[in-house]
Amino acid sequence: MCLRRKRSGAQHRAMEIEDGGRFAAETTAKARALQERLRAELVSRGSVRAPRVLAGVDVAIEASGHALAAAVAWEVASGELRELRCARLPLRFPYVPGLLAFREGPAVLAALALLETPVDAVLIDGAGVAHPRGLGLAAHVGLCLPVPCVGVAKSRLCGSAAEPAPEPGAWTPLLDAEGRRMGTALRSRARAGPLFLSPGNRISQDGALALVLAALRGHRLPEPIWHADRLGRAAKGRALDAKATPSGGLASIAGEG
DNA sequence: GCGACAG
DNA sequence: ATCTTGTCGC
Repeated sequence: MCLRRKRSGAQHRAMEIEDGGRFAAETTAKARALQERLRAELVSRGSVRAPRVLAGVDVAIEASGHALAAAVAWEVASGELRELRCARLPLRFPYVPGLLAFREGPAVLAALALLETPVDAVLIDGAGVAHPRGLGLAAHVGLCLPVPCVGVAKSRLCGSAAEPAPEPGAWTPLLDAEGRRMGTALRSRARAGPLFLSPGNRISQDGALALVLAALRGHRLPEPIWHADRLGRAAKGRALDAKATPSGGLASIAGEG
């Protein structure tokens, strides 16, 4: 692969990202209350007609107590990476099921803000609206983005879904206690456990599923997230923007200092 | 009270 | 998520 690198001063950004204090909570009780309030801002409709470039984000946790978020811009037509970025932030919130956004959200936004490539939508490793209060990481982060966002989790946080058929592409609806659809259990790859995807913001259930299907390329995870996951591990514990190791495979690790 | 519980 | 060795399969 071949990557382009540039600038050292002010970072260009392909999209306006405003966290608006949406990730500031001192206690778990306040965090939950904030989620209840923010869920009203969600837009549950929309789709991406012909996605050209998609962003993928994943977060790795470092022993130093930092969150290392990796974001990539991936071109749908060619299946190639256009840009790779990493952001490292100190962790200031513990992992509590249902409150992941307060722990990883800031790092995710920081990494996305470093992308200079315009993207049509964002795929995030985590739950979207398939969450106890309807505001998983991808939905919460999605409130700060100008484009559609989808959450793709490797396991189920809540709700129930029938096991999808063995064939790749098979899916079943992920339902809440009242039988309303929250997301989709998707068999993205043969002999692999299903993915649990759900809309983040600015997209519908159908739109979210279509987007994920369009980003699958043989791996269990959609390609943008698969690459972000790999980049995160490669950069973990290392200086960002460091020169590549010949054997590492990556040309470099681009990110903020 | 007892389980379930993204990353 | 992270801690970790070998191992089965394409």
